[in-house]
Amino acid sequence: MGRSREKPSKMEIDLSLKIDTDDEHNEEVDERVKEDNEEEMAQTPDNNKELEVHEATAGEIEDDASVVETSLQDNTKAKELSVLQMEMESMKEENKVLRKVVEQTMKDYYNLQMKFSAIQENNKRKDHEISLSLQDIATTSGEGPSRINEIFNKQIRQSAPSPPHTTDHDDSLSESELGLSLRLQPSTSHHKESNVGNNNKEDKNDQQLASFASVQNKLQRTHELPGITTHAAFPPNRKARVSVRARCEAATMNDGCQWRKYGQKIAKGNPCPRAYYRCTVAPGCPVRKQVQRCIDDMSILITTYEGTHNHPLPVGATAMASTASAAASFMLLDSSNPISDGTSSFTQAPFPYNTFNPLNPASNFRSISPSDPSKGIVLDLTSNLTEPPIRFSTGSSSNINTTTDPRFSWMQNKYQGGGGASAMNNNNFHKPRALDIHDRIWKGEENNNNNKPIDHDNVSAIASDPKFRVAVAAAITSLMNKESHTTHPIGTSFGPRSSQNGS
DNA sequence: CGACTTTGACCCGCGC
DNA sequence: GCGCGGGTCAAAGTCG
Repeated sequence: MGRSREKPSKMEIDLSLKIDTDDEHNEEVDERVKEDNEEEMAQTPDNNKELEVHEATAGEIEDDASVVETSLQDNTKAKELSVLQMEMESMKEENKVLRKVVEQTMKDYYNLQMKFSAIQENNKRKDHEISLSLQDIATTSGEGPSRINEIFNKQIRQSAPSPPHTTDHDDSLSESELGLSLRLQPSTSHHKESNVGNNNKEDKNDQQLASFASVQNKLQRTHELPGITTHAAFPPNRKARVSVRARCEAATMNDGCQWRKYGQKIAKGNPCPRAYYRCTVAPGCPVRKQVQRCIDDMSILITTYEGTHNHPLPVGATAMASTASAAASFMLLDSSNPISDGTSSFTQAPFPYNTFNPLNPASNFRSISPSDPSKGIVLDLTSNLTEPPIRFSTGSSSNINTTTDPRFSWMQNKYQGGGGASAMNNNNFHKPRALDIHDRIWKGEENNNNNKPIDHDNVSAIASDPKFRVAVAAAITSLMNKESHTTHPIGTSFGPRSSQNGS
C-alpha cells in the first residue's frame, strides 16, 4: 500500500505504454521511452531503490489499487489516493507528449527510409536506361567503341560544369569506356565503311551520343544528392577510403577503435604534421588512418580511413560504423564503388565513427578533393557542434579568431620548443597563447587519446540528441537485419584496453 | 616492464 | 637517372 502510494512516475509511464503496445511501432516507441527512463534512472540514483521495488511489484499494482479501494474508509488515505491519481493524470499527459515526440522522430525515420528505397529504385531504373541507350547506340550508329568514346569524351568535356569535377568525369569516362567496349563489340564492324564521309549520319550519331552523355551525366547527378558528391569510380585495386572532416580539438577523433601511431610526417602544403595510425583492435588489421589538421581551419581535423577491418568492431564503433555505412550506402549504390561493392559491410566499414544527421544523411557527405578520386567519400562534419547538436552542413569552415581561439593550443603542445618547431617557425601561424585550461585538457589527452573520451562536449552533444539515438537504433536494427548476410557477428570481442567508445 | 609515442631513416612511386 | 613527396619502419624515449 505504502509502496503504491509512492509509485514513481517512471513506472507509470512504462505501464501506460505497455497497454498501448499492440503493434511493432508502439513496441519501438516503448523501447525508446524505456531507454529514456533508464537514463533518467541512472541520473537519479536516489530514485533507483524505489524503482527497483516497483519493478519487482509491477504486476501487483492493480492488486494494490484494489486494496487501496477497500481502505477508502480512511480519509487520509483517500486524499492520498486522489493526489496519486492526479499525479498519474499529469504523468499520462507527459507520457502523451513524449510519445508524440517519439512518433514524430519515427516518422522522420520512416520518411528517410522511403526516400532511400525510392532512390534505390530510381538508380536501378537509370542503370536500365543506360543499358538501353548503349544498345540503341550500338545498333543504330554502327560506330566502333573508339569512335564512340571519342565523341563521348568530347561531349563530356563540353558539358563538364566546372573544373573541380573534371576527374569525376574522367573516372566515369574510363569506366564507361570499359562498359562500351564490352557492350558494343558485337555490332560494330560491318557498318564502318558506310559511315566514312557521311557527315549527316555522324551528326546524328553525335546527337545520340550526346543524349547518352546526358543520361550518363544524369546518372551521376542522381548520386549527387544535395551536398553529396561521389567519386564515380575508384581505381579498381585501390582500398576504400573515407575522409571525415570534423571539428575536433584533440589530436584524434574518438572513433571507438583502437589505434596505434606509427608515423608522422610534414606533408607538403600543410605545415601541420600528418599522423599515421594503424588499427590495433586485431593483429594484422589492415585499416589505417591519417589524421591531419586542415590548413584553412586548424580546428578541423581531417581523418582519412583506409582499408577494411578484418575483425568485428567494438560495440561503440559498430553502431556508428553502421550508421555511417548506411549513409554511405544511401549515396553509394553505384556498384563500381568499392565502398558499396561488398568489401565494406556494415560491420566492416573502414571508418568506425560518424555522426550523421539521420534526417538528412546525405547532407554530410561530399567530396573533398575532386582532383584525387582516391580520397573517396568525405564526411564533412565541420559545422559547429556547440550549436544545437547534429546540425551539420556541407558548407565550408567558419571563420575563427586564431589569436584567441584555444583550438590552437594543440600546436603549443606539439611545437613548444624542440625539433618539431621548425615546421611552424616559418609560417604565418599565430603563436599559441599561454597554457590555459584547454591546453591542460588537451595535453592530458595527447598521450591518452586511445583510451579516453576526447571531446566530452561534442560526444555528449551528439549522443544526447534524440535524432542521433534514433539513427543509432536504426543502424543497429539494420545491422541485425544484415547479420544474416554477413559472416561477421556484431563486434563484441575487444580487449580491456578498448574502453574507448564513441557513443 | 610492457605498451605506446616520437622521430629520423628508408623505401617506393611519380614526374621531370 | 634524379629529386621530391608520401608512406612506413624501427630504434630510442616516455609513461604508467
